[in-house]
Amino acid sequence: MEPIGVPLPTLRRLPLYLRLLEKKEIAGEAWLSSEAMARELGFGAIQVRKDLSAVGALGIPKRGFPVEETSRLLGKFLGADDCSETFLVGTGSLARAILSDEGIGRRGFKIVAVFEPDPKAEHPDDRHYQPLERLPELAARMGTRLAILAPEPRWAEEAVAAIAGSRIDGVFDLTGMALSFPARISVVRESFSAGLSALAGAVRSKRGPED
Amino acid sequence: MEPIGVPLPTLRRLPLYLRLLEKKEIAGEAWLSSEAMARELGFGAIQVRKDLSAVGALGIPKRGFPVEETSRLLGKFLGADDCSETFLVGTGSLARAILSDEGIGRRGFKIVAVFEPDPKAEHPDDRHYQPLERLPELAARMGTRLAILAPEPRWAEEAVAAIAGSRIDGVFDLTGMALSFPARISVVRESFSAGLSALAGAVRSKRGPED
DNA sequence: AGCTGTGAACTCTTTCACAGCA
DNA sequence: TGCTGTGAAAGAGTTCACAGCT
Repeated sequence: MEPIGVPLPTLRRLPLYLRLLEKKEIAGEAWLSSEAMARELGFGAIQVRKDLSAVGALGIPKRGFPVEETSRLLGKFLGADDCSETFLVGTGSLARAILSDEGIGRRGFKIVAVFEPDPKAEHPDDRHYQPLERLPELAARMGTRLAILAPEPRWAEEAVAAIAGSRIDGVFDLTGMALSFPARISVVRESFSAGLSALAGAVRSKRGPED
Repeated sequence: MEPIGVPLPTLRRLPLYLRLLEKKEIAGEAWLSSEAMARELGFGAIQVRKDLSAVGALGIPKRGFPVEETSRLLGKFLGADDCSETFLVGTGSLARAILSDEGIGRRGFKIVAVFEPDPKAEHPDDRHYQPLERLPELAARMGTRLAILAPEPRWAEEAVAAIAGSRIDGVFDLTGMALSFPARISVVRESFSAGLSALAGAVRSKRGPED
């Protein structure tokens, strides 16, 4: 029931339930059992029920979870909150991939400004980039608290400095670098190479210690 | 000492230690204490020691960890194994961001083939794309076991089918969609929107339940 | 003194077992 | 009978406390 105290691992799984529910909604299905979800996503049915109950989703015995209602509930939980406006730092290929990602908007997040740390960079397309040094000022004026960090590696430190000196208190760090943030800021780090390393490790241990 | 049985959370942190050690190596520093690493990365010193000891890194009291040696050890652990050749499925902006990511190569992974699921797609640049249906055959011939999934959303299901019918046994799924893989395959999922949701949750709980 | 290495305590997450509703 | 909801057990991962090396 409480949106507060949802375990972080659960939080990372919730978007997947939502995606699945949306798919079933489009397919016109009205009910979906935790077991069916578990089968499709590849984890346990009890875990699905625990995760859903953590956000207050309620199922009905013998039928399962109401697709439409649960989908709306999850969507509201994941998207609509005061954290949804975010900055993007960087204009390289990673940043462009983020800008063209459909999922971000669908989850209620909105990229409200893009910052280019390199003052000499060209601005080829029509999008308006902000210089990095305006970040603190704009964060204060717009009330923005989240930032996605995806600059060219050589500008990473400067980007961190700009963020550290602003009211931003949550950073999604996609650089894969070893950057130091003030303790005040929550950081979620993700990177292609780290993900691949984790995958290689998972494959190794799944095949079993021998082999 | 044992590369086997390294906890998954540890596995996800290891690339960061490596990055930090490489940075210090370039800066010419010979020793680095767990406390210094902890401060820079924003987590506890004991955790750093446990993580490093999980891969057999050895520190020396009063001095810390030998930067060069530890860096080499970690690099070897994270990169050099039989899983390092991977396929990439997709040619959109996300796929291009992956291809231009420097970290992947530095960690010992190599993208050995790129697959385009859409038979009607154009192949504008000089890179050679494979049609999706050749994936199983090429996987068998090249001995490839890992695949990165980053196709346009509407081709995701077909991509999964092609992978399921191949010898691939590890998938790094970047679609953010609710896809079903056979149990044989290890899956690591990551997506911009899921990461942002997790971040928003982390910020919320850090600020405390009240507020 | 300064910093590592590690068994033990603790906390968080997952899984189990079973009670209960439709 | 089929599937949910949940307290309790089990399993992971993290943190503590302290022994030990230099």
